[in-house]
Amino acid sequence: MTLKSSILLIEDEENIRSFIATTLKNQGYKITTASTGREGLHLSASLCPDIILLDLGLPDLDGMDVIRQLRDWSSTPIIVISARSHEQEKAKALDLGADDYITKPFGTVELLARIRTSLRHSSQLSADSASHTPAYHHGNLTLDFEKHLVTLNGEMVHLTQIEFKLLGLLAMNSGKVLTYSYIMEKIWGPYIDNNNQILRVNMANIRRKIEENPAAPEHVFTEIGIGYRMAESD
Amino acid sequence: MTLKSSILLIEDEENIRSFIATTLKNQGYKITTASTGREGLHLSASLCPDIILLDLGLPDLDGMDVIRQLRDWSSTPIIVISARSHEQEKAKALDLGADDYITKPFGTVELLARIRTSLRHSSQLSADSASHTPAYHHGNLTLDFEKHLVTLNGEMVHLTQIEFKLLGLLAMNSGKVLTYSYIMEKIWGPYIDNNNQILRVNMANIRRKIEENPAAPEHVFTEIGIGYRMAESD
DNA sequence: TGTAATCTTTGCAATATCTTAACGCCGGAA
DNA sequence: TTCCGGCGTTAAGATATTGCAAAGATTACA
Repeated sequence: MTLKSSILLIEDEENIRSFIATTLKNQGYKITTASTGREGLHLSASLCPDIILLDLGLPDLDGMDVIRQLRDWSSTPIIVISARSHEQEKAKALDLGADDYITKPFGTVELLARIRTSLRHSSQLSADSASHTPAYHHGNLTLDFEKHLVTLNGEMVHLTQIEFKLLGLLAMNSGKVLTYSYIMEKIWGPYIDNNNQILRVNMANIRRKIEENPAAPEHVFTEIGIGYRMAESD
Repeated sequence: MTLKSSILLIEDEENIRSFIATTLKNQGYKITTASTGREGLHLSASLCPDIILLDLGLPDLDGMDVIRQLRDWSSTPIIVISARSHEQEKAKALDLGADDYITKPFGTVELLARIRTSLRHSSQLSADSASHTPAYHHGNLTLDFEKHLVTLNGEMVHLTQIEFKLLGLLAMNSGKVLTYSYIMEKIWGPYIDNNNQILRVNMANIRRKIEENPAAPEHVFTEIGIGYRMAESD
């Protein structure tokens, strides 16, 4: 990026406009400002900026309309600026085609980060590293995901389907607390009521099978009020 | 950070103003001064300083109003300067969004330390949004937000739900004073009465669990009349 | 269709946590 | 010095959460 990106700022409040303009100029961006929606739309067309910063609270046009009109013909990234008191606008603005959202008050660091992110947005693809875990070991307990097998002191332990799913979920996230609601959704799906009885019963059954003393578990711990945590695999 | 940070000093007393300005210039900071609240607000917008030092006793505007107006649109760190005779102002200023306070008379060492802390704190916000903070470390204490786990000398420490929330809140804002009222609202919600009894009890319980000597804490400090401050993560 | 295994629900006891209240300590002010 | 306000500490009752056994419902399979 040898040439600095150009930015169009559409903002009616004097203080904020000058604050942002100065910040961005100091960073070497080429910046143009507009204080009304109409002016902003006009400048968008004539300048073709690399990115548009848009305050939703404009005097002449509704910010949502500005987004809609821009999106009719342009796909320039739009970062919306809005007051904290209007949080619900966020979803609507994003639905209309805004790319990001920043809430007043904000710091320069945050603003710059949003701009950089939007500018390089296209390049990044999340590379999912699906390195799969073959087994869990802890003390006398072994869990083989592939073979669907659990052993205690070398001897096979029989778990029911749900019990294996549950223990497996915990083992795959060993060391981390999984909340009751997360576990419930993963095992019983999103439509189950949030009554944990069934989870507690299954855990009691699992503990009876894998813990020497279920009252003082060595493998699966309860985090009261939160969920369960399995000892980290070694 | 090759460029030195810029600081805006809003202070009406000539002597103090020149003293601070000289001190900071010698440290290589780029410093601008304002002698009234209005001038300060105006310069904040046009200069975009990295940090603002604000004396609460200004001739034209109430210091609290200055904070309030700045916080409408900016989250630049504000360090409040206050006279010892107005102790109760400090908590109010912090609640309105100031980041730290310093009491007159103060030494240059203390001032510089506060400035460095605030600068570090604001630059961490950017790191947070990109790569989230997984852990807090300080001495023998570790707090892993993702795993919901606290260790002391490598051994797991059991905290209750409220205790973890409270310690986590302080850890995420380590180095910064959090007022009692702020903490109360964050943990117990806005409808709790402003009786800090319950907060004190919880803090005592936490200290019993994580401090070698709860009477001389190493991790969480009391700022009498204001709130608590946790040692900065290293 | 019958049987055994599994899954889910129910009710209660055991335990952990939260909250309130009372008291002691310390440092600053009178 | 004594008084007083703010904070830390402890203990105990109230509340919430969890473990467990056992009964009922469902499923799988011969």
